[in-house]
Amino acid sequence: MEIFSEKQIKILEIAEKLFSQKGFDGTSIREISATANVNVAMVSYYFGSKEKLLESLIVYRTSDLKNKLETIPDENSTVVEKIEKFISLYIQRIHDNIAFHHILLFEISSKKRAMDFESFTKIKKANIESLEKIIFQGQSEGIFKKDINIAMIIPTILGTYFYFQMNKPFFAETLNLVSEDEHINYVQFQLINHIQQTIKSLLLYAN
Amino acid sequence: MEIFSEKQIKILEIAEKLFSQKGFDGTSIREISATANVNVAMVSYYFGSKEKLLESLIVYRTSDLKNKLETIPDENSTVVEKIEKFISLYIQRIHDNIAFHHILLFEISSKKRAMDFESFTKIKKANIESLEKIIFQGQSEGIFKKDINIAMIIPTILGTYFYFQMNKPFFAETLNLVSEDEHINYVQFQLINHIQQTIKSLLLYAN
DNA sequence: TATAAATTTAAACAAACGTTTAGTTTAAAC
DNA sequence: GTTTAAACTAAACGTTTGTTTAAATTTATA
Repeated sequence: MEIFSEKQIKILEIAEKLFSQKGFDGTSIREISATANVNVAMVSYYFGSKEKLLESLIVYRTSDLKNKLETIPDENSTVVEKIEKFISLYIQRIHDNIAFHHILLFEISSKKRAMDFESFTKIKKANIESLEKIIFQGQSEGIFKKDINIAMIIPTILGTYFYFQMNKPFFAETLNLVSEDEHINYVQFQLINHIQQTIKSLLLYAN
Repeated sequence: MEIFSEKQIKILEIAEKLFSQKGFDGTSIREISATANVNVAMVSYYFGSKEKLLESLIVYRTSDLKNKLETIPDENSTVVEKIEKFISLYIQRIHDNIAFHHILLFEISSKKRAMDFESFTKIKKANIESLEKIIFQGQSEGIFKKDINIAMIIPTILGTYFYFQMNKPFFAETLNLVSEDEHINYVQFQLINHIQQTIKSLLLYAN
């Protein structure tokens, strides 16, 4: 059963792009409808209101995420490989939905609207547990250090990535990333690798 | 010579708080003026427009930052101590101006307005150079590793901090940080320490 | 004290906002 | 082919927006 029709999805994805670029309050329904080539009234007709459009976007994207969860921990590989895979998968998954996560990050830190992020918090907590499992395994194997602030590892992983993304123009200049492709490549090969190295250094006894 | 009068500073600081909490587009001039107990017309009278108010805020806060720059590198201490001090000072400085930096981060990543961040980019580059100096010294002393992505160290330092800040409600729940004081204490003692440990692990050969 | 300048006010402005309405077109059901 | 519901449109709605105006008040100057 599909929840949203083609036209609704069109509106949702245009809205996502514009909300991400200009913020929720910086984007008007008229701009969304004009870009999506639909009548202004269609947004209210389909979603009820602008705020409910945002809520629908969260529903739309969260149902996406749920399916891809929990694929890492029970594999036949070393803890170090598991950590590496966790990081690359996690970052890649967010990178594929960067516009949505950009909106989310703003809304979570905003006091303008009281949105419901519970479905999203659940996913986040499941991911943290998934990571903790790996770390506990590494610790019990005597490979990982034990005086680690585990709660702050996700902030370091995602924070590094988001800071890079949010300062895109700055790093594009500093690192000479001219095209969008070069930017994507940098994330894929340099940034993910840096984060993996960072977390491994933090966890491993010697390196 | 003071650039801004008392009343102007009152407006600027109220605007900073509201912009940080609700975003620039989510905050109206009427809300700013009401909170600051001044007439709506005063914002236009003093600053010209809402957008120029934001520009004035950048000027106001940037002149603040300039004075506190470059105090770390040429001290009589070890490179490890220098790194530690750099991180704690850098984070603390941003933490003392978190509202402003929150606005800045949003504006930099936004395509709504074309603001001038040159004065701010200069400060950022100076800080990066300051950090690079320390790292180069550590490398030439044979203490620091040489296969490090230096450009991504600032993203890890600031990214970790900002991610923590932007997900304040989440971590308040997870870490049982009930009061504002507990939150500040966590930053001061746990978070800064985690970032120091992370960067030291990344740089040092053994730990 | 008189005059000029700066500050502050309430009211009004046009433009843009989210939303609703009333009517039309399209598609499905019988 | 008629009926009914859904999809869609253009226009209008009342509010809120940033900004301006013109008059009043305060402060500074001579």
